[in-house]
Amino acid sequence: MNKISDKPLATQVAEEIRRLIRANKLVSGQRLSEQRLCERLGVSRTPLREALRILSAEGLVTISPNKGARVAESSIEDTFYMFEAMGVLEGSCARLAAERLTDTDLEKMESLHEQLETAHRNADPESYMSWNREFHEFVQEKAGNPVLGRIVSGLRDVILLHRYRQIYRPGRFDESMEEHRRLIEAFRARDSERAERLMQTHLQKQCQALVTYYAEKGKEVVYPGD
Amino acid sequence: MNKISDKPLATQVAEEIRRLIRANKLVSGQRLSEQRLCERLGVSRTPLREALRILSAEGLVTISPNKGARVAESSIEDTFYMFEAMGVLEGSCARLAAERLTDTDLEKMESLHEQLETAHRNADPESYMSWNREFHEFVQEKAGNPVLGRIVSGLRDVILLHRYRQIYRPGRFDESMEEHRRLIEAFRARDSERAERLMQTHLQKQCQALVTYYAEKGKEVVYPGD
DNA sequence: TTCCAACGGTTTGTATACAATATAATGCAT
DNA sequence: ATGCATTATATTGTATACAAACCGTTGGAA
Repeated sequence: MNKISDKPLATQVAEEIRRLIRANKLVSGQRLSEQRLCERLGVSRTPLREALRILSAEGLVTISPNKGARVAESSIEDTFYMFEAMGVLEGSCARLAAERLTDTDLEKMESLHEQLETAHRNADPESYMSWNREFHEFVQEKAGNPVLGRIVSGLRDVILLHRYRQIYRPGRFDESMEEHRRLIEAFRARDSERAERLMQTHLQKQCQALVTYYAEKGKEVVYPGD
Repeated sequence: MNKISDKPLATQVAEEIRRLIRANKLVSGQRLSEQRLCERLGVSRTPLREALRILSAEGLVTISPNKGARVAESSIEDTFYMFEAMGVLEGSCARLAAERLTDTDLEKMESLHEQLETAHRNADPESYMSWNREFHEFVQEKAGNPVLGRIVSGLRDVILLHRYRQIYRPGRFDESMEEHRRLIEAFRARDSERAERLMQTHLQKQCQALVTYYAEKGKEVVYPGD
C-alpha cells in the first residue's frame, strides 16, 4: 500500500480489491479472508474491513454476518435483471450522448470504433473487449450526466465478468461487431432514439449469450458422465 | 442499539443514520462527528466508521479524509442530474410495471392512488408525500427487476429531501396530483410507453420546481437586505 | 492593529486486544 | 465403521489505545 497517497487506506484497499476482481485475480464466489487479505495487502484489519463495507455497498462483495465476505456472484436470474437494468441505463446514455455529441466527440468515437474493427479483424476478443469498454465509457461520459455515469460504472463493475464471458460464445464476436456498426451509424446520424434502441438490443444480446452459456455450463456440471 | 438483532452493528448503525436523515433529524451538509454519533447511538467507533463507509458508498454521506463525514448535499447542477437519472430509472420502472401488472396489482395501485386523492383533498402535503412514496415504491416493485429496484431506492434516499421541498412550491401540489391522475390512467390502460413518458415528465416537473426553489433561495441569501 | 507561528486540544485514521461465533478435529458410544 | 458430543482452533465483530492531522487560541513581531 502506497503510504505517499493522501487517500485513506480504506479507500486504497477498496480500489485494490476492485482491481483484483477486474483482473480476475479474485473470482465470483471466492472467499475473502480478512487475515489473508491483510497479509497480501500489508494493512491491518480495520481499513480492510472498512474497504469491504464500501465494496459491499457497491455490490461487488457480499458480507454474511459472522461468516465473512465473498466476491459477489449472480444467479442466471440476477444476470438477467442486471442486463435489463444496464440496458435501460446505457440506452439512456446512448440517447443523451446522441443528442449532445460535438463534432470533436464524434471523431473520437469514430476512432474508438476503428479500434474495435481492428481487434475484430485480428480475431482478438480481449483487445476487442478492452476497446469495447472504452467505447461504452465514452458514450457514458458524453451523456453528460455524472449521476447516471456513476450508477452505470458501479453496475458495470458488478457485471464485468459476465461481459467477458459472452464474447467467447460462438458467433457472438461477429454479432457484437455488427451491433457496434449499427450503433456508430446511429451516432453519426445523431439519431437518439435509434441509438437508445440499438444499445438496449446490444445489451439484450449479451444477456442472451450469457444465459445460454450458464445454462449449458449448468448442464455440463450436472451430467454424471462429465 | 438492539443487541437482540442478528445483524452486525455496522449494518444497524447505517440503517439508523439512514432513518435519521430521512426524518430530517440529520440535514444536508451537517457534520457527522464520530464522537457525538457514538454517544448518541451507544456504540463504539469501529462499527460507526464501517456504517459511515456504507453510507458514503451509497451517496448519502460524504467523507473527506482527515476531516470527517457530513450528510451529502447537492448543488443545483447535481440536483438536475439526479432528477434526470431518476427520470430514466423511474420511467423504465413505470414502463415495465405497466407491462407486468396483474389485476390484483392494479387494484392495489388504485387504492394507493385514492390515498393520494384523499391527502390532496385534505390539503395535507406530508400525508401526500408519504403515500406518494408508497405509490412510487409499488411501481418499482411491480417493475419486477430487483437490480433496478435497488438502484432506484438508493437514489431515492439521496434525493428525498429535495422531493419533500418541491411539494411546498406554489401550485406544485395541484400539479403533482394532476400528473398522478394521468399516470394512473396510463396504468389502467396498461399503456407502457405513456406510463414511461408521464413518469419522466413527473420527475422533470419536480426538478423544475426545485431548481426554481433553490434559485430563489440563493437570491434570498445573497441580498444584503435579507 | 494585523498577521503569522507555535502550542494545545480535538478529531480522524489505524493498529491491536478481547469477545463472540463458526468450523474442524478428536474422542466416545453404538 | 458411523454418528454425535465435546474440545480446540480459526475467523469475524467490537472495543480500546496510539498516532497523525486538523483547528482554534494565544502570544509575539511588524
